[in-house]
Formats: sequence, C-alpha cells, structure tokens
Amino acid sequence: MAVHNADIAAIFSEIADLLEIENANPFRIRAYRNAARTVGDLGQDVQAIIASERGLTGLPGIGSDLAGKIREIVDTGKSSFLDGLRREVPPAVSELLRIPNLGPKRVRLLWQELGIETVEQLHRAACDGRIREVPGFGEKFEEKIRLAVEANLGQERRLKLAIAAQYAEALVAHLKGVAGVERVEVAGSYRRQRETVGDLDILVVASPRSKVMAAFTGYEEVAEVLANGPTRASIRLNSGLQVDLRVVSGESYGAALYYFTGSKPHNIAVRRMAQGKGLKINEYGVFRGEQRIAGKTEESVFQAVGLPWIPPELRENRGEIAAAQAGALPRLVELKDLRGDLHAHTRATDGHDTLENMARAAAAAGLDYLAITEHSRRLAMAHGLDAERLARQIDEIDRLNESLSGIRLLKGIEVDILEDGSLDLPDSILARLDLVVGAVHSRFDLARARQTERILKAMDDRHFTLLAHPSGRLIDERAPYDVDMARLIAHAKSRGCCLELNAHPERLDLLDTWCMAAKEAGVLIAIDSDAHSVRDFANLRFGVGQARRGWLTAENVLNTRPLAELLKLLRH
DNA sequence: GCCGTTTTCGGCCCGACTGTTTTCAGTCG
Repeated sequence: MAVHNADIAAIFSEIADLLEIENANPFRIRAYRNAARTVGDLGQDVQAIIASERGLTGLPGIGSDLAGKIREIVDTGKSSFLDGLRREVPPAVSELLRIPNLGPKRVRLLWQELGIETVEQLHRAACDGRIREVPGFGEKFEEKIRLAVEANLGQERRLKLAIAAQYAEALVAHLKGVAGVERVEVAGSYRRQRETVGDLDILVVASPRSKVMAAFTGYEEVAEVLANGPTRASIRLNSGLQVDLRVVSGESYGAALYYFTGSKPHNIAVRRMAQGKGLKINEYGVFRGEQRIAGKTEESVFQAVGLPWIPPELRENRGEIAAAQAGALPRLVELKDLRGDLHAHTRATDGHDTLENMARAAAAAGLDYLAITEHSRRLAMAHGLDAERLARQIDEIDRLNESLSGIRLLKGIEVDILEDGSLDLPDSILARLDLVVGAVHSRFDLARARQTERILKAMDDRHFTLLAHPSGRLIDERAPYDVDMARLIAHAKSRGCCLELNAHPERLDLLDTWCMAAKEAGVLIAIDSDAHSVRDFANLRFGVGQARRGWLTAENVLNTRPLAELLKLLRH
C-alpha cells in the first residue's frame, strides 16, 4: 500500500477543517494547512524525505509533532488523531465550510443548534425557515444560504488558465474603456500563472472611483453582484466565475498589486519579515508608524524590506524569499526565449492543418524550427502512422525544407510506449528521425511499479529523445497515472533524455513542482505546444507560465537552443 | 503547532464588506 503526498495533504486539510469547527487555536489550524500545502507541493515522495539526512523536520513548518503524524500516515495509511476528531465532529459537517459565507463559527452553530450535518439538511432547514431562528442569523442570511445550495456553489470550481484568460481579457478591455480609468491589471493566481484559477482579482486606478465601480457591477455578463462597497466589489459572471475588483490610488498601486497577487503564504512570510524591521505592509503601502515609505510600485515594496523584485510566478513561499535574500533568484524563461517547438501534428494524423501551413504558422509565431511528431500506428483512432507512412512523411519534410525559408521542420514521431515498455515502431524507421518523442496513451491503470518500469524501459531505447506529457493527466478530467516521477527524472538524467512540459491548456504536464525537481537533477525540459492546428502555437505562453512557476531558466529549457546547437544535442 | 539577529515562551498578517447589531463578529481574500 503506497501512501502518496496527496493523501497526507488531504488528511492534514481535513484535520484543519475539523479543528476549525472545534474552534481550536487558529495558528494551530494554520500549521496543519501549511503542512498540507508543503507536503502536497513536494517535488519528491515523502518517503524519500524520511530517508534523507535532514528528514521531515528539515521541511519548513514541519516540527516534531507533524513529522510524527506524517510517519504514522506513511506506516499505517491513516491518522489516529484525525480518527479521534471524526468521532467528535461528524466528518460531513466540514463539507458545509465550502458554502460561501459559512465559516467555522456558523457551521458549528448550525450543527449544535439545529443538528445540521449535511448540505441536504442545511437546505431543508433553510426552506423551513428554521435557520432565521438561530441567534446571529436572519432572513437575508437564510435566503443566501438556500440560494447558494441550490446554485451548487459549494463545489469548488476552478477554470483552466486559458479559459479564465478569455474572460479576463474581455473584462479588462471593458474596464479600460471607462472614462477616468488609468490602469487595469489582473492580479491573483491569474498573474501568478497558476494552471487553474478560482476567481479573478482585478486592480484599477481611476478617478472618480464611482464610474468604474458602476461599469464593473453593470458589466453585461454579470449574473449576480455579491458585494459592492466604495473601493471593492465582487460579481459572479454568467459563466460562474467570481471576479473581485479593487480600486486604489496611484500612490498605493504597487502595494495593492503586490498584495492582491499573493500568494497568501508568500504575503504572510514577507509581512512577517517587514514586521521584524518595524514595518507594516498592507494594500496601501509600506508603513513605518504612520508614515508611508513605499507603495507606488511593486519594486518599492520589495525594496523597503530589503528584497529584489520577485516574479509573480515564484510567489508561493517555496523558497523564493530566501533565494531573493541570497541574490539567487533565477532569471526565468520567457516566451521570446523559445526558438522552436518539438511536438506538433498535421492532417496526416489527428491535426487539422497541412505540413506547410503548420510550418508557416510556427514561423509566424517567431519560431526557428518545428518538429513534426505524429502519432504512431497503435493510436488507430488518431490515424497513427506506420513505418511506411512515416517514411513518406520523412521524404515530404525533406522536400519541403528545401523550399521553406525562416523555419526548419524536424522529423519526429510521438511514438506510443506500449504496455511492455517497447516502442510502437521498428528501430529502422526511428533511426531516420531527428527526434523520438515517447508517450503513454494506453493502460493508464497500471500499478505504480509496472507503469514506472514501462516508461524506464522506453527511455532505454537508444532513439528515445523526450517523454511527452509525463504524467498523463488532463486537468480536472483525468488523474495522472501512478508513476514514480522521481525515478523517471533520475533515469532521464542518466540516459541523457528530456521531459516535456506540454503547453496544451488541458494538460500543462509536467507539474511545476516536478519541473523544479528536473531542474535540480539537471534534466532539460522541452516546452511544447502539442499543436493540432495553426492556432495552437498561441498556447506556448501557458507552458512558459508553468515553466516559470517551476523556476526554469532559458538554460533549463531544451528548445531555447538555436537550431545548430539543438541538432548537436539530439545527435549526442 | 511552529519557531527564534526580539525569543525555547509568547508570539504568530491585515483590511473590506455584510448582516445583525446598537458597536461588532464572521467571513473572505
């Protein structure tokens, strides 16, 4: 029985929820939440940490108590502390916390006064008018709760970044058109380029404030106005996406941008630093006593606490503050650093466009080279290539390269890694290619050991260049297959092959934390579009965002290399 | 529950908005 980091994180989150309902010390609760996040974000299995020299207590926020609880979970698969809590508070009660405006105090009150343990019981009580009878509640609250349950708002709904970008860009354009608006910027997890976004936080400088507030709450896609104060308003769009708007003065813009970009753990850590220097940071600026000493720009906020500006993608309290203090922040990869793309399809398989049009679109996207990597024969539903069809495409690419200028097509394949770890095409045809991209498209259900061995064996093939979408996950749709990613990374290092960061908005696979681990191990990452049409090169920006969250520099990314250097690397 | 160029004990980030109040608690970000 393998216990994964995510299992431990889930247990700690539930402990935090139940402790919250028990009205425990808030800092103790935060300790569990922080630990859940720390373990969930680890770039290696917790077992490896236990075995390492520094051990669990070497992790930030993990002391001897939590280390003991982690070891218990690893050894037994469960936590006796959580089991005890579940006997005190019915576990379903914590589900009520997901409903907007219901926090631990109100949930506890409803549970104790009315015996409400489930969302269904909550809804019935709201319909029966029993909630308004509880002290501290009223008719308006009861109605809010009833509507929230009926609208299914308890479910956390996060949008994929690329989808959120469509809503965000339209709304920003709308706000920029309002008279008196000087600046508009989307902060929050959107600015940090997280792979999914729970809501949008928009920051505005405008005078007068009232016009832009009215334009915001009156936006044509508004389903509901959730809050509406003089400087702050929240709406829910028809799409279900919540958007918060904050209007600030130009003097406070940097402080507000910094504040609303987050992440929360990052902000908390920096504010603590500021406190140590006798400073206070809030969304209006950095203050010494009553006096504002910074806040107009983000740089000034960082400077006030003795730090260089930290890129938003790094602000997760995962070591960026220490790196900034040491002057060791990475110079993150940028979209313009990409010289090529190593994963794309054409009409020959499941793509929509011709070889030539894909080549021209890649050139228009600023790329110098593009690898054509069709599916192989096993993927019949994608009309995968057999050796003969691939041979014809190789010839076609050779011919096309003679007439193309400004872009070079590379000959490749996205070859299926079969269940036994062999590749889906014969060695003789793979030998004719510039690169071989290996991918798992079947048997996602293999047990961890077999799945890992399967991919390790594929990497051993002498033609193997890089592993496509290494975890196989589709965001919110398909869980990653169970594989020992740390071993894949170590093996890639010893074999001299690479991992892909697939930039398709539904994949964004490799995860940021594994990017960090790959970088640490010295394994190069290829940021690929996996384009199936000429429009898909636009997705590279999301891959770059994910890479930046993984601390990658241009140096860590294979396809930042100029063509000549890349070809040398591929022929190694 | 964690943590230490304030500290091994006593701290632990900060403010806006809402609803139910009659000065504020709860929730949220």
